[in-house]
Amino acid sequence: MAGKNRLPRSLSLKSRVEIAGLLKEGRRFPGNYFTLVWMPAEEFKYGVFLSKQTGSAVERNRLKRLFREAVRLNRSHLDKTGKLALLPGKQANNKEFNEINADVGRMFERLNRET
RNA sequence: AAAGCAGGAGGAACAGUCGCGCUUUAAAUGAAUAUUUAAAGUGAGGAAAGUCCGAGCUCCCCAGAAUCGAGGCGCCCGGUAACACCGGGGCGGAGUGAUCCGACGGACAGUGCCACAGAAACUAUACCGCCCGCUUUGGCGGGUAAGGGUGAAAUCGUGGUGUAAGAGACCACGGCUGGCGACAGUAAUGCCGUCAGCGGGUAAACCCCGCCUGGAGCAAGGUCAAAUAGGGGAAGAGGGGCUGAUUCGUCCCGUUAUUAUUCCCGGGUGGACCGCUGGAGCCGGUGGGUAAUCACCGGUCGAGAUAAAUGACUGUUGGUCGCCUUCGGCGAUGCACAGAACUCGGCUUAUAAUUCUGCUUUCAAU
RNA sequence: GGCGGUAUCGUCUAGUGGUUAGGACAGGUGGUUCUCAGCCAUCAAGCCGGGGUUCGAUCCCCCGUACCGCUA
Repeated sequence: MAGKNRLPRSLSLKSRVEIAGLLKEGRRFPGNYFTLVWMPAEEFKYGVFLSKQTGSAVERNRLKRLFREAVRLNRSHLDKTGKLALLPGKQANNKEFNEINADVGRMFERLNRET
């Protein structure tokens, strides 16, 4: 169980080229609080991306942490491997963690069904 | 007690579980850089913010001495690595007061500007008025700047002498400016005496005087270096097939300044590493100083990310709000402003509850 | 992260300390027309916010806000 819920930094998307490709080519799934972009790949990789329009630095940091925590907890429910981008919208501001967590869980189940 | 002034503190705490970054150690894998796992340690602020000043550091021009230009600063003394910052003092202004505010050199170096109104806005002048003369009784000429009026600002104020009427024209008292001298003070300055004078304002208008400043910024700058394009230099006669295989043999292609091929130099994209955190550091004590702060002694190490680590959940306590209301209980709310990005010293701006110290005014009581 | 710049009616813009803050487009009203367009007349609407200097600030200075560039 210990190894199941880990989410080290090496799994986060870092390369500018990779990210641009994913956002351009990936399939989009709109959720309640965020948009999910999916592209099948050998290895699981994720990223949370926010623009300055979303809010102040504190709000952006908080959203990023909440979404990363949600990905960490729900990763075991995902059957497939691929690249994953989460684009939170303004409506996600000031939301409770369990609301975001539930939304991410729903989207992962939808991914399992539809791809 | 009420109202207020000044300076602070505070920036929820503890425990547990699951995670993330960094450091160290150990183990496994591996030729190695490393990767993975485990354990331990450690992990946002008083403003980390704005990027407004001052520095360190790096590169560039160059060798910062002077001049010119541009920009900044501007009462005095002290503090500091430095500052536009800080402390103390002076002067001016606001307030009953505690206290607060001040870009606070020069308008006699020169130039410009001062709308409207007003006679006149800066060197000349007179609208009403006052006085004298003349008069055709409508005014005209002259004198005057007291009074009225305009304006943000109008030639020092009051009283008198004087006069046709008046005026610093003269006198007394007072105010202001400048020079000189005495005293107090390191000084700014204050105060007294004396002499000269009393025609503005504006320098956050140009400017003058004194002082300071070379430019850019860690995405600075340096090291390594896949790939790709092209450049320079050197070597250079061979390369491929047939054969189990080397020599050999045979076939095809290329061949002497070239080309194929190889190597080196250079280049520097994706990327990696250094810069990268121990410093004008922090805490305590003693001493000097009104203070800012300095000296000495002792202790201490407290983030280092790079699509960028500090999060989630649970419980207890503390705030805050609401309800029941006697102690108290129940419920709600994760609870101000806000997130390190090379590092310091300041300034400015944003900040919820809560809370401490000193002082002022008014009222009341003793 | 660092370094610069801009802000004027709804939109695009003039405006070097005293302006009724000017113009164009858009908008409203009236007229012309059988009606619309066009034309004519006319109206409304603005200096990003807060301080300071000045008699007086869109303009000069300071602080903030928003937006836009440059830089590997």
